[in-house]
Amino acid sequence: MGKTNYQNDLTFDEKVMMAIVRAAENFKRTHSTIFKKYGLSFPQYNILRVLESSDQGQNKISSVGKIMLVPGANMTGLAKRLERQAFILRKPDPNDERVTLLAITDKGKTTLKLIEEEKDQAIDLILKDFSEADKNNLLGKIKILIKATTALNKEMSR
Amino acid sequence: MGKTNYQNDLTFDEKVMMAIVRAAENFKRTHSTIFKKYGLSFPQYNILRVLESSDQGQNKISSVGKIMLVPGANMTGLAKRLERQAFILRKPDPNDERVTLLAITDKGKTTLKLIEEEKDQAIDLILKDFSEADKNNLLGKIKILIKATTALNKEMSR
DNA sequence: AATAAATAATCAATAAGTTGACTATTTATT
DNA sequence: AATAAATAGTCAACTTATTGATTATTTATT
Repeated sequence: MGKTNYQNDLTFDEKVMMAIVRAAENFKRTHSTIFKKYGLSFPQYNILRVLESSDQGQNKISSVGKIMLVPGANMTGLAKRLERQAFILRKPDPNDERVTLLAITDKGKTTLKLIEEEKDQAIDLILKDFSEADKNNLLGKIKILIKATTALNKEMSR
Repeated sequence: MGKTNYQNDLTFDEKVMMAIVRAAENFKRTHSTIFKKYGLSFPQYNILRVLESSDQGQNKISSVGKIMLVPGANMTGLAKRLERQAFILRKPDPNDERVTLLAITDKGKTTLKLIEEEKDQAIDLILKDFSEADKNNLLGKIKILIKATTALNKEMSR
């Protein structure tokens, strides 16, 4: 135990929220470590997952951003880096010249398959002490938090 | 409901973890919006909180990084920007010439006070549907996740 | 005392996230 | 048809995050 000369004086409610933040960041770190071995970052991996599950393996850059809650200006660079490594293709939408479509490549699909097992094992380890009921209960609580924070964020941006 | 042509096919366990990530990111956004009005980002605010709770309102840059799980290389820039805005001071440790001490200024303390109420109100709103028992239960579960992910991250970095 | 190892911090390079400004289309309104 | 408004994407500037290399100092080992 290193002496840090630090006295935690968060309120209890603050502790709950900060614990969630810490758990999320730890989890992202866990997954990032796995993804990095295959040349992908956490958000890059998630873009591939969205495209894989999209109709014909492709989707509008703005739709992907909406699903992932990533602002458009950020999507531009993410998509460019993914294309540079040939995980995706970028192509214009013939029906709407404003649109850029992103399409997952074979390399992208193969990489997702390679990652799958290791990623699922990590999640298993993380949740090994939770019963199905525990997880259902936890997910329910978290969903309430997502709803509340989403509403609050929308309100504050007005 | 915008049609996204996207079919969610996460496993249930993955859904639990991704929900936690989303809740955390929403919460960080909520707080960032508040902090920004006072010239602070989310990590900058947290550095001030750590210093405020530290002995004599000061601490080693590396200790603050350890508490916040921020790598040292990142702390350097964060501290410099906080100093530029006069929220903290940087000074050498006379006992160990390797060390840089960070100390919260009066401006820093005052700013924390100004933020406090608004921040607590936001947390109240977010957790308003949770009883004390709910929160205790949730915190307990999250702590298990923190423990599991911390252990896994340590193991993977070897 | 000299050397090796650990610790503290910084810098450089790259990726990611945010905001605001800007261009080019498409859709809605007059 | 002309104009206004909404949508899609990019760019620029700045902050944050991560990794690896480097320097300086302190502590441990021989």
